[in-house]
Amino acid sequence: MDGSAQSDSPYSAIYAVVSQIPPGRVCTYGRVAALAGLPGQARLVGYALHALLHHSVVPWWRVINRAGRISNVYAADEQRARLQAEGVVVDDNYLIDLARFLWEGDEA
DNA sequence: TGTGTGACAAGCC
DNA sequence: AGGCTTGCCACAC
Repeated sequence: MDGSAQSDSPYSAIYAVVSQIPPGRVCTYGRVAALAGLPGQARLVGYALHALLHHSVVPWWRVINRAGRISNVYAADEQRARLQAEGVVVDDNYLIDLARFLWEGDEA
């Protein structure tokens, strides 16, 4: 990932990790943060992904919270639709089965 | 320059 | 099982 994914932003590492999430899979903020070199700083991931809404070049919709639920209050409906389009089963309450679609970033 | 908030996580009750 | 509290870092006012 040298010149890909807007390296002009301080969240380039986060963008890279999110971009590595395979289709039909989801990842938690904490997991992405750890893979990006920011263990525990899950909030930064959420903040970075928020900025992506203005650029939309990274599968931000594949990132959900630890409870397996979509915390996005800005585009929860859109995110759910995108995940379902990817083959991810999203509950009517924006809840996702982590036991089946959780991507730990180590397997695959 | 300092305070407050945020698409969260982990711990405790 | 669910709900409350604390800690983390970056950004807006």
